[in-house]
Amino acid sequence: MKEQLQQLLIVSLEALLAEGVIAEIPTQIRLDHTKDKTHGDYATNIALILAKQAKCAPKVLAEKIIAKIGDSSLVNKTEIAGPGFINFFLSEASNSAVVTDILASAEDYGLSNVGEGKRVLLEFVSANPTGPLHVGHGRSAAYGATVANLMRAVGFAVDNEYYVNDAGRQMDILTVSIFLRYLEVFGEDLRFPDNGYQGEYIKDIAKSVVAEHGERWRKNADELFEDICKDEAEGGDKEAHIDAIIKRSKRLLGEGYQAVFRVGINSILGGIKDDLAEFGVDYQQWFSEQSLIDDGLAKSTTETLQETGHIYEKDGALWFKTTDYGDEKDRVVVRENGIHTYFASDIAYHLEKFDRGYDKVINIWGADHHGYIARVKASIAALNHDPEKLEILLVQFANLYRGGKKVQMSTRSGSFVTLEELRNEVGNDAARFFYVLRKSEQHMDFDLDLAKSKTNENPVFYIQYAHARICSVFRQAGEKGVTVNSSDADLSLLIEGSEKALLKELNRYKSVIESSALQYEPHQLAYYLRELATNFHSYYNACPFLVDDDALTQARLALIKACKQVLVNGLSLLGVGAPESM
RNA sequence: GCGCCCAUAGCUCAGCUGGAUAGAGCAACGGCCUUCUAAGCCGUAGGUCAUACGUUCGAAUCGUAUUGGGCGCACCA
Repeated sequence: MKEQLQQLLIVSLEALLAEGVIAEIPTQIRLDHTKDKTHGDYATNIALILAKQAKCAPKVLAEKIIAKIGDSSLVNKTEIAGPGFINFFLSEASNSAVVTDILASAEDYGLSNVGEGKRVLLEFVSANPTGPLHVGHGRSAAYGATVANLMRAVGFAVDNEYYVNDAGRQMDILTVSIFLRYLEVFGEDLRFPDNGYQGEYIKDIAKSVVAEHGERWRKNADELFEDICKDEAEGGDKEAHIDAIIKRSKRLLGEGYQAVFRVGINSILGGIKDDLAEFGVDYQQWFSEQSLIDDGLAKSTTETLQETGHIYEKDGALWFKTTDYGDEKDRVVVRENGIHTYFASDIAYHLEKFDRGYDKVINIWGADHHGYIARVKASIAALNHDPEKLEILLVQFANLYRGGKKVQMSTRSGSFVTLEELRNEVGNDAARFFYVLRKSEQHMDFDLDLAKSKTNENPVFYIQYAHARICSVFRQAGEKGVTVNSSDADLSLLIEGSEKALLKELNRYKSVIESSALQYEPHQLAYYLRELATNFHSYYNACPFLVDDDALTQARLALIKACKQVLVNGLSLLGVGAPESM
């Protein structure tokens, strides 16, 4: 519809161009759905834009444009309004045609190919496998999964990927934390390090180690802690303390160290995978950081940077000169102790991503990582790739509110609300919807009470209720013996104000999908669905659907059937269910 | 101190990349169920778009400054 109108405009502008009235035709002609129905169905500001170069008043130019458009079966009426907007009033037939389109395409309605099959790598969540996902990760998960759905809907070939940080010191700390809890199971008396992972889940994993390996790796705590330097709370250095325990544990355990680590990583990563799967968040790839080291890619990437002169040595460490590419300061890639930093493997990871031949690489990060963008882009440029191909989307934190009060959370003490707890408390549908209801770069307050409420005003249920109501109408129709025959419905009978409003809303769906997808803004779709539901509920209250006049009944049923289809399609992109009864 | 993000109704937020009288949802107030689910609908009230300049036909939107909040500035990840 919009495309056809745009075409009419272009033809008109080309004629004016030939006459020399205007100098050129803009590449983009804005044609908007109007907010106010007195402004017609679509409006364009083209005359305002071109007025200056045409050297005439916007209103005069608008008249010339309209004159060249002439008659079309699409348009009932055009008018010039305000400073020079051109408003289009569509004919009834062109407005109701959307119902036929929707019913014909069914679950495929809204799909398009603006993405032209371009391959996109979308990396999101990628939380360290040191514990369960918490509510902050939940927002990234819901956002990423929805962006992926939207991009697929408009024709991109998207791969979802989770980068697993299964290498490095954090993994050692995890292993040792489990090992110490394991020893405690056997009654070993020890002091748990300040810097260890304090959460209860570590104790559960320790029990799994017992279940799997029995007493095989039991060691004497006194032997383990003998001559170990003091921990922070005892006046020492917590980092040195836990490093010493790591070293000692490796020596005492030998191959057992790997065994404990395996149980830990499998348990935690398995938990994360289950959690995300239950949340409706699917991944095509789980990319292991350790694999970059095992394949030698981390090392060879650093060597490449060294050969090309991007790396220098200072204070015994290797520094990457990221300032050459606009970073604030240079960054260490290999530490004085010979161990590479997280950044080093991240460079290799991004190089590997580019080598896989994607047209677009997108990372979704927590907003606290924004300072990291410059150095990653620098490394891409230094390795002769185009940093513009990497897009980084930032997701702000979510604060939880319960009973009007902020829920305090701290990762350190292990007192955080997990994603699983949130899902169990409010349900997957409400969680998915609430997470994407806010623009991702906005801080968001997640009201647990509102998300849970099934009796109060809750946007998720409001939309689902619209769907359930439609389903109920069709059940009633069946009971009354009405044979639904939507393909033959006479849509010209839809002339009530609430019907026109609903038709207009349905006409918006395609552009909402496209806009949400291209701008990575799922909230646009969430808002749209609520507005669509509002239009339906108004219609429901204004007009009975099952009336004595069969032709009118068929027309109205066709309309709400189309509405139901769009609700289902939209909710499904958000990962939210559409229950048939509530 | 430097950098990034943010500031819109009492609360939570939209505002389609500069357009028409700034919109929703909660909360408040007043109506609507013998009729397809009242988890709904209709109406009323609520605003100096943080502040001040600037850019132009036109600014919540763009620029500069100020104020107030969040985050980041490791040989951690």
